[in-house]
Amino acid sequence: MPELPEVEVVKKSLKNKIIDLSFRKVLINTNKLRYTINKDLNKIITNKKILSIDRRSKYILINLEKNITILTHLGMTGKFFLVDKKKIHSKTSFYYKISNRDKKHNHVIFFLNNDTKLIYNDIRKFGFIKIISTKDISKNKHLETLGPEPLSKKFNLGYFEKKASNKKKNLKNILMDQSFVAGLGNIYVNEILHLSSLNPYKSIKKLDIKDVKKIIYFTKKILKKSILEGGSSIKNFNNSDGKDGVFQQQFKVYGRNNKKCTKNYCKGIIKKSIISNRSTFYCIRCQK
DNA sequence: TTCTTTGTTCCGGA
DNA sequence: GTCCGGAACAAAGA
Repeated sequence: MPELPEVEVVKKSLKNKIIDLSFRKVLINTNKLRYTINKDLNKIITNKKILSIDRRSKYILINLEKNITILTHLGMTGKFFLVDKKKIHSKTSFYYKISNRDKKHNHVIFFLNNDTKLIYNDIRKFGFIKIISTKDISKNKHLETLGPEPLSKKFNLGYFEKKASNKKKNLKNILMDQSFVAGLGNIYVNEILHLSSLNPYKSIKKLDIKDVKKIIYFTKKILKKSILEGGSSIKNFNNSDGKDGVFQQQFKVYGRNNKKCTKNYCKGIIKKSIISNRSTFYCIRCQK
């Protein structure tokens, strides 16, 4: 599923391809996503130019002329495909196949004014597309409660101590808390705690400064690394037209139930448990 | 049939 | 009153 690095890569890819273009029309095949799509979407964005594209947490914001912003979230299985009509030469061509992949889940098709179309495909329909007013972004209910971006300077030792030290939560839950730090999903929280050699059940109150420094360091490190790898995997794919933004990652702990710990010096076993309804993987030996 | 996934909301207990 | 964790919900596929 798309995690923060994938969303960042999708944002960058869209930025390179669709800025300064305008929408010619929008076709809604299915309006029942996480939220019902505004039935006037076509009317609202047709002939509007795309000015800029931002990411906040795992949300993508496409800012248009006239104070219009498309706020979108990919949920679990959302993807954007950018399909260039000029490159589809035959039904056996790569671009044709891409544009017809999982076609029944192509819920929204945005036609752009350069003969390309941006397809929103979402198997599980947990994502959404909303229209909001650009000037009200900071007041939006999805965005206003979010904590700092994990890659920003605001997410630092001082912030962690100030915001978390009086809480009773365990480590896993505080890192999953979107109002504490925005955009870390289940997979990355598992990976960060493994890299930090810290147990997901450990109470925040029992952390020392060294632990907190490790968490912050590894959070930034793994996100940056994944963004770079995602960027290069798209590059190696030789186009961003068909790339769905979800790239195969090498996870060190997530999904490795009953397998050996991936750290060279550790011969522990990775165990799976459930914390707040989310699958949690950790090494019973090195994560203390 | 059951399990999985995310973000959000609701609820009961501390 | 507030904080916390667990349950439920949406959809579809394995």
